[in-house]
Amino acid sequence: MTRRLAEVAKKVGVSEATVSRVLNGKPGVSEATREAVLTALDVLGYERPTQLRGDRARLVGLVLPELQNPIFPAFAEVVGGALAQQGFTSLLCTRTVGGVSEADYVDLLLQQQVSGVVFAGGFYAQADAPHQHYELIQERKLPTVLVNAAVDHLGFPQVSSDDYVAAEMAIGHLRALGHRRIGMVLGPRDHIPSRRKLEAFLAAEEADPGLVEHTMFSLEGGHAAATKLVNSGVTGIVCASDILALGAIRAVRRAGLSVPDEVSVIGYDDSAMMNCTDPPLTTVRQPIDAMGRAAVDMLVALIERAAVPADELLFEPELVVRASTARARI
Amino acid sequence: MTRRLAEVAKKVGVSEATVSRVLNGKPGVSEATREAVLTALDVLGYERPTQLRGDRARLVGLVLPELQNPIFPAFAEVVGGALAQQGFTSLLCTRTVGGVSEADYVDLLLQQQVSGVVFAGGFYAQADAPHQHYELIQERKLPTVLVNAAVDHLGFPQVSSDDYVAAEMAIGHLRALGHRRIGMVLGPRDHIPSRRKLEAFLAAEEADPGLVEHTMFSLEGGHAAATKLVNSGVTGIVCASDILALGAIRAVRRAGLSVPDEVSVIGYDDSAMMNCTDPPLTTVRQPIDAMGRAAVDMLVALIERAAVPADELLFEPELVVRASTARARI
DNA sequence: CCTATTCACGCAAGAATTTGCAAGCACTTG
DNA sequence: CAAGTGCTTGCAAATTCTTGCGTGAATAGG
Repeated sequence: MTRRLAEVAKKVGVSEATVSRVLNGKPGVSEATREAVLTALDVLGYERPTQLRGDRARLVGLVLPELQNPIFPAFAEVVGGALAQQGFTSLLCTRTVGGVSEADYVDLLLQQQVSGVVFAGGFYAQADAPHQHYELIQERKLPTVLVNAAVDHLGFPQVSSDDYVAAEMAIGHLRALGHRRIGMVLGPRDHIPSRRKLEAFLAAEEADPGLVEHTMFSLEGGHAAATKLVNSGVTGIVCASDILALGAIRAVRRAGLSVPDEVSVIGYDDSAMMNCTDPPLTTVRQPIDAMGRAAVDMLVALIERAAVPADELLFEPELVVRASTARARI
Repeated sequence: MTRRLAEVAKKVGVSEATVSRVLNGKPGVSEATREAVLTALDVLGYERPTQLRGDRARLVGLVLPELQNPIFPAFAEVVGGALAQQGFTSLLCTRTVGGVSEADYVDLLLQQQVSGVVFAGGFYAQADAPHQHYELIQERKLPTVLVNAAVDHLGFPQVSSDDYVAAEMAIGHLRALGHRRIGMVLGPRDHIPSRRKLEAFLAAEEADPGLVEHTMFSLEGGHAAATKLVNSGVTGIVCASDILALGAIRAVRRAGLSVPDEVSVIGYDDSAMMNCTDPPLTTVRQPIDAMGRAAVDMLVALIERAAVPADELLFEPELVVRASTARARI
C-alpha cells in the first residue's frame, strides 16, 4: 500500500529516483533538493531501509591521547577488533599537536550519532575545561566507558589496571633485588594513574619523596627526569611507561653507568617490542587485551540498555622480568 | 522558480553572467555591482550549488592497514597534525581482525560526507574486490591521495617513498661491507612496495632470486622467513619493514649466530625506538614527516579544487646506519 | 567636439550538473 | 514460477552555471 519512496517523492515534488539518490548519499543531487528530501523524510517518519541511515549508529568513538606510545595503537587494535566482532565500527580520535581537542572530538562524535564512546588514557583531572564535555555526554546519556582514566562523580563505568598494585610490584621487585635507593619517573602531576602510582611509592618502606620526578610522556621526558634521579644516586628507577623507561636507560648510559649492572630500570605497559630493546625491558604488563574486551563488553551492554555497575573494574597487572633489572651492588 | 542564479540576477537587475563572475571572484565587475550582488546573495541566502562537502564537516578519513607497525601510528600523527593545522579533523580507520574492510570504511566515510580520504600503505593490487570502492570514490569525485599505495589507471595523486632506491641503498650498503650472499624478506607478493623492492633486488649484481622470501608483516613472519634464508647461508638480510627485521634478528640468534658479526640485518621505515633495540637497527628511513605533509597539501589542494598533478610524488629515503650491519666475515 | 581606450556588462554558446523516465534488479507473494 | 512491489540506475533531457566576445558607455586626449 505504501509506496514509501513514491510518497516522499510526491510530497517533495521530485521523482522517486531523486529520493533514492538522497537516501543512498549518491551524487547528482543538489544541496537544496537533498535538504528538502531529508526534511520530508523526517516529517513522514520514513523508516530508512535497514542497511542505511538509521543504522549508521553502529559507530563507536575511541578517544586516545596520542599514538607515540605503542600501547595506545595496541589498545586501539584490541578495542577495534572486539567492537568489530559485535558489529560496531570504531572511529579513532587522537589529540594532535595544535589540533583537535577532546571536546572537539566529543562534539564531532555526538554529531555523527555514535552509539558510544571509549575514552582511554591520559585524563587530566585538574584541568578545568575537560569537565564540560563529559557533562554534555552525560546529558545525552551517551554510553561511555573510561579506561585508565578516572573521572569521579560522573558515574561512567571505568576499566583500569591497578596502578597501585603495579607500582608495588615494581618497587617490590627492586627491593627484593636489594635496591634501597629507588626513584620514580611519573607523568604529569594531574595524571590520575601517575598519582596512584605515587601513592604506592610513598607507602613503600624507605620511600624518599625527593626521588619522584614528574615529566611528559616521552623518551626525552624520561631521559631528563632519570638524569636527575641518577645524580641523586638511585640504583633503581620505576617508570610510568615503557617509553619513559627507554629514556631513563639512555640517561643512565649517558651518565656513564650501565643498565642493569649499576642502575636497574622498570617500565610500565609492556608495549610491543620491549623484548627487543637493549637490554630487554623489565616491565609491568597491563592486560590490555582483557581490559579492551571488558571495556567493549560494558559499552555494548550500556548501548543495549543493560544495567552496568558504575564502579571501577580493576585489572591486575603482571610483572614481566627481563634484563633491565639486576641485583643491586652494594 | 529555482533559477537560483537567475533569481539573484533579477533582484539586483544584472545578468546571470555578472552574478556568476562575482561568485567566482572573476574580474570584470565594478566594485559597486559586486557589492550589490553580494548583498543580494546574502539576503536571498544563496547557496553555492557545487558540492560543499568541504564546509559541512571538514572531515578527512585516514585509512591504514594496521597499527602494529609503529610506522603507521607515527604517520597518522603526522597527517592528523598537518590536517588539524588546516582546520580539518581526521578520522582514523584501521582494518581490524575479522572486522571492517576497506570497502566498508569507504562506505562509512562517504556517508559521513568526508571532504577527502588518505589511503596509506598496504594495497593489494591483485585482489579483485578492492577496485570497486576506488571506483566509487572516483565516481563521487572525492578528493583522495594515496600514500605508498599505487593503484594505477585511476588517476589519484600518489605520494610514495622510493622503494626501488631504498632497496638499492640497503643492498649497496651490504655489498660495500663485503656481503655477497644477500637475502631479502618481503611482504606479500601482491604488496606493491615489496614488488618494487624486489625489482631492485633482482637488478643488483649477483642477485639470487632463490634468496627472496615473502611473508606477512609481523615479527613472526620475519622470523620464519629469515630462518629459511639463514639456512641458505646468507650473510646479509634486507627486510621490508623494521618489524620484519626484528623478527629476522631473532631468527638469526635462534640459529646460534650473532647480529651483526655473522649476519647483518637491515630494516625499512625507521620507526620509533629502532635505536633502542638490540642491536640498534640499521634501516632505511622513510621521510614520513615530509610525505605526510605533502599528502595533506595535495589533499587540501584537491579539496579546494586546485589542479594537482596526478602522477606519483617520490620521496627519497635515507640510509640510517646503526649497529645491525657489519663487515662480512669471509 | 571628435576619436581612442578602457572597462563593465550582457548575449549566447558551451560546460556542468540535476532530474525524470523507464528499464532493471531484488525480494515477496499468490 | 509468474506477477507484483519497492528501490536502484543508465541515459538523455532540462536546468543551471561559466566564459569568450562584442557592445556601449565613460573617460581621456587631441
